[in-house]
Amino acid sequence: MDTKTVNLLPSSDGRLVDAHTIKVACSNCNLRELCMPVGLSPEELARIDEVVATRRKVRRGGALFRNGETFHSLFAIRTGFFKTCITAEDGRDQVTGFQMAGEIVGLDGIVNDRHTCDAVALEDAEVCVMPFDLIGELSREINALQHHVHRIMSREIVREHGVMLLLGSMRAEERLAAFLLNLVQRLHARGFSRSELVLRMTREEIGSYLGLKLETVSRTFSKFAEDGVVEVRQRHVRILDTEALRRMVNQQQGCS
Amino acid sequence: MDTKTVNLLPSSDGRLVDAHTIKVACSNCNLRELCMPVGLSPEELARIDEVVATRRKVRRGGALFRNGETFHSLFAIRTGFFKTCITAEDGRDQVTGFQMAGEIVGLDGIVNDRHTCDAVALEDAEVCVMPFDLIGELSREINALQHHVHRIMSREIVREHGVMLLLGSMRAEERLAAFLLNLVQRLHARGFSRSELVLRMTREEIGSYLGLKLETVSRTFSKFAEDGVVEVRQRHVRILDTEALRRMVNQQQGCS
DNA sequence: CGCGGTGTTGAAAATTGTCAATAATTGTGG
DNA sequence: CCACAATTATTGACAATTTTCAACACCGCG
Repeated sequence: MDTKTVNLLPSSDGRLVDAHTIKVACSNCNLRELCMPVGLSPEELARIDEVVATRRKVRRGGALFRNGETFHSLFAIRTGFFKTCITAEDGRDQVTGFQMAGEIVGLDGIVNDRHTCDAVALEDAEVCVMPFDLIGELSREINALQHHVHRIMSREIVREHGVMLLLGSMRAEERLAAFLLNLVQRLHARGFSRSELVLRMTREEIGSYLGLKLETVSRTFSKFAEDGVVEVRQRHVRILDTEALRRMVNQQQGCS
Repeated sequence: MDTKTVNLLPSSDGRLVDAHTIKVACSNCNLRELCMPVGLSPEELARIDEVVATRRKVRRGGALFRNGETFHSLFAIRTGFFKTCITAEDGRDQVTGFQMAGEIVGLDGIVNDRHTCDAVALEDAEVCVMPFDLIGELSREINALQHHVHRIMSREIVREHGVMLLLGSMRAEERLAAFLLNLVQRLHARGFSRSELVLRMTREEIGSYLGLKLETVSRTFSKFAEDGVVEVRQRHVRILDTEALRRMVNQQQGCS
């Protein structure tokens, strides 16, 4: 995390910022449709540009924030791939999500002004730093922004409901199928293939997210490959039969 | 759900409301510390009283809202006990939470203006109806309210992270121990006993929440009782050894 | 008093986890 | 650029946990 090159400079509002952070503008960002509310006026967009003042780079393996750190900002991912994970007192930990470009991390920190999970980059990444007090100020003036913030948080709640369903009631094959479909769908929304993907995370991290041991994840991949549903070469996955995966997820199990 | 007695009347702002709804005031509500931000001025409190204009009663077994219904309001529980649950396409469903007095339900509906889960009363209940557009308006003017809304949503996200940890990495005994400790802690915060509680939900609902079958829940209760950790008579539970439960939750399993 | 919903318990089956060995891949330092 | 170490992934055999199926008990209520 080349700390030797870090160089603290006063920013426009007097705070010290890492010299690696870069002045940016949402108004011409190609991820705008993912991060921003739609239908903003040029003036509103310009004001939001002021909120998203800086970017920050995170090296693969590095943390954007860690459990216990004080919360200041939400982060919009520009490039790269993150996992968020919580750690119980006894040391076992749980991956609570994987985030990619256009997605927001840091919402967990709002409630107690302290982050309650780690956000770790699974590949070199860059994020837009959005100081939360500025978001608050601005969303008092821009209705669409206020609603957007609410929607982002609500979306995260709904996403987690889906994970609870997965963890609470699906078996290994269904979980992995749901996981792959979700990943490929989000990647496709970002212009990537509908059927091919490169996993940015290890089997162990997938397992942690899905509530399975890494061996079970590996075995399940192998089973999918045997069945001709996917082609797996390490982290490269090609989905050969999307419908089969869909059927697995919606599979009736028993008659409950 | 005695629909025959329902009687639509124009409310102060012209909307039609169920005659069962009652004009209320937060300013003198004894649950205020649970629902409301602290440190409000009398004027601010008065303004909030306008937002929380009505109450609604829900009979045991009745739904406060259902998946698919359009979202208008958040609800603060005044009395009673709810479960929220989502239903997958294939019919299996997952209890995503149990809510009691002072807690807020409906956050899932914000993102798409449509509820994505059911909120069902497990005992006769009464809720305060908080129209979300009014919350938005008012939180633009009252800083503390804006932050409060953000905190409520963030708290829900963090709570769900905890459930993910539970579902993803705990065994049956640990799950049930964590569940009991959580319930009794929340009840105690509301003035109830630290060691005695009455479960408002069936074994099946507990199981759905904890990702276990009802038989496993029942067996685990029996095991706790054998071990002298709790005393169980149907839905009446007395915790005899809180520390033992705590140790179960923090139990190191294996050496991962 | 009986009925439906709820809860308990047993035995067998299914799923997943554990442990261990090995292979493949990636990163690192010479 | 290669070789070695460390990490990651695969696979097998066996163990542990949970589910399934079934029988029965309990409780509240009409």
